[in-house]
Amino acid sequence: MPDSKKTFFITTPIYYVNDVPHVGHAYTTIAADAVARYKRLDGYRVFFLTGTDEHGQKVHQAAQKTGVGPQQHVDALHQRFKDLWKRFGISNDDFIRTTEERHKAVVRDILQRLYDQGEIYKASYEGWYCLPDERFWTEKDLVNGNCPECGRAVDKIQEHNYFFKMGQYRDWLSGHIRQNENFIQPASRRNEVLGFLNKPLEDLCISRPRERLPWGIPLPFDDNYVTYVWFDALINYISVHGSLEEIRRCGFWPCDHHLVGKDILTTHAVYWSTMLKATGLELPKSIFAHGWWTVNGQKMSKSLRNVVEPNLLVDQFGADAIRYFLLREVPFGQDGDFSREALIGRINSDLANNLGNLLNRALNMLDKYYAGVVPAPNGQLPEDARLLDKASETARETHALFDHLGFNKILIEIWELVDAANVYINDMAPWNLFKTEEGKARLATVMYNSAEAIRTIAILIHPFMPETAAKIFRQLGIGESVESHGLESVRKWGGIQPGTKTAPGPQLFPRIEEEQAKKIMDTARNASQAGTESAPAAQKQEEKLEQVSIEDFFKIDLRTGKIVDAEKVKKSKKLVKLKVDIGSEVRQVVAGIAESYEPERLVGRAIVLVANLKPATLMGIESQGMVLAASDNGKIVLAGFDEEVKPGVRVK
RNA sequence: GGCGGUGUAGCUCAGCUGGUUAGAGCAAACGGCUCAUAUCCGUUGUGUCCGGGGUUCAAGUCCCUGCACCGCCA
Repeated sequence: MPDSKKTFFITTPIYYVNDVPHVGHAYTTIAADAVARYKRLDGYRVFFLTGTDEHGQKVHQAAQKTGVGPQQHVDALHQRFKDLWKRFGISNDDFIRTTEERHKAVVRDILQRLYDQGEIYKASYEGWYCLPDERFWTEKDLVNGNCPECGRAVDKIQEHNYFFKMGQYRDWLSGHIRQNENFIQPASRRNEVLGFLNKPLEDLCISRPRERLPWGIPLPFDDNYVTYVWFDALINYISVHGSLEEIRRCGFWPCDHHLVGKDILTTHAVYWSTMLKATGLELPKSIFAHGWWTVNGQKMSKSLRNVVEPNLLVDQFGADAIRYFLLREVPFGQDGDFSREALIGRINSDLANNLGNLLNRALNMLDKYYAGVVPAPNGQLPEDARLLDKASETARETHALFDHLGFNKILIEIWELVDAANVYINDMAPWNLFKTEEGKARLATVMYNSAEAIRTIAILIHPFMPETAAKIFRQLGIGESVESHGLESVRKWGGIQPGTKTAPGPQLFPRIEEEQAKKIMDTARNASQAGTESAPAAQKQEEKLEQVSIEDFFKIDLRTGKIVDAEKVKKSKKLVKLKVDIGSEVRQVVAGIAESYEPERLVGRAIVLVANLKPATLMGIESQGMVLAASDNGKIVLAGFDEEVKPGVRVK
């Protein structure tokens, strides 16, 4: 049972609002989510934090270009991350933004304290300044003596700035890393940081003159400067808990895991550690630097037009398949290659063939032999014990692996249990047992064990595929949530109650056949072309329409609906024929969304229907309404709801 | 240039402190079952373990060296 004393704190980096969310952001966040969910299953009080980094030069410039204030700009942009996390089923407990007052207050407090303690001093700094770019460069940055970014001439200017006495902590930090095996992970990165600390460590410039960069947190002791973004941003990990006193009391510091990309390891391992040391706070227990994703073997970049857009991935494959793939394909900490081919391979073999089919065959036999009611087991044979042992072994071994964030190994372990369940059914051959009287006595045990194995698997995969785990519970007919069963219930056999009435549903993961795979690739290619050609899409002018009165608006009858059937319209690239349940009736609707949605994915989905639109005939098929969706550069995203709503409800 | 890492079946990779016939998944071939989504189960490989040298009774596993690729720093 939950022990309220056990606490667990895990973070992702706060993402820079000016970046478009890509698969790399999703990777870190999904990994953190998996750990958070697992710890909750295990009875921990969990605090899972993500957020956005909203200060700095680029934000300021981007805001200027769009002609809005920086605050307005980040208010709009941070939402992209929030929305994406919702789509991926991310269970973060808070979302921090560096422009929030609660954050700025702690940054100011820390700066003032360090200043008072003499940890911060003012010094002059000489460097090369590119006026048009408004950027400072060091001597070594320059290319042929010119700005490395624009190639124009630079001026040597002297500037006064504030510095944090980071250098003095070098030996201490190096010692701390040496003494704490798990502080920097994986080991290869740990060595790199130690190597970095072998050389002299310089003090850290933590300010920017306001005249050069007005968008930041003003230094509390000198209003002419704002805080350097990294010094500002890192503090999010504690400012979320409140004042320094509250941070010490809250039970969530020190942090258990900071997950970061390998590109920002030094800032975390060195800047953040010394900042905490100077502030008098404990260091995090672990900073884990994970690897990067290439795409079809190439580095992901805007110019190559191969940036993987996570929203499109969710449209095409569903959140759980992506979550599974990212954490299964590659050991956390190593680089991996993303390709839709590999993803489809995983979906078809691991998810569809092994897991999906396991549920399917078991439910089918329960239906056939027991009218869908889980029978009571009687007795246990050695071959049953083998399955039971495998289940408890899986629970035990995956538990140990979570401490080291060995996601791919955990999933391999769980899939050994999936295989074991398939082998069990195969060897026990219920279809033969059903034929004889003595066989039938045995059949009950076999079917019970099969159902229980699947229940166990559902709980174990919940951290990785929460939606799928819930679906399995629902289809097994278990009324309670996966979370309420918890990890405790997989440590002993027998969590599913005899008498449970199953509720078979659609396939968990339909196989993606070749023809369909081809379409998925084409759509992805088109989307990435379109996406980059109009790179500043976010700033594109919205077409303005005339104002309408509320009466005009109410003339439109918008209704919630549920898609009960979907098939592609032959000879059409864009059209899908839908059957939409709107409560009172089922409408046939033709929608132009086929390029962004596979028909199989649409069934069961909640939508908004314009219910009183005059019927029209498209490609010879009558369409009785219109489905609401956003269309952005050819990418279509259906409107939906935060929570489940029954069909036929008026939307306004 | 300095430090570190990697190189094992067609592909992706496991192989801890050296020990007998070098493994897994995917792909391929064959066989079995029929509850299931042409699914599931079983069987099958010709691998110069990057090249060369060395230590050892014994090396994919340790040492030296060469080559290729990668990371961090400069």
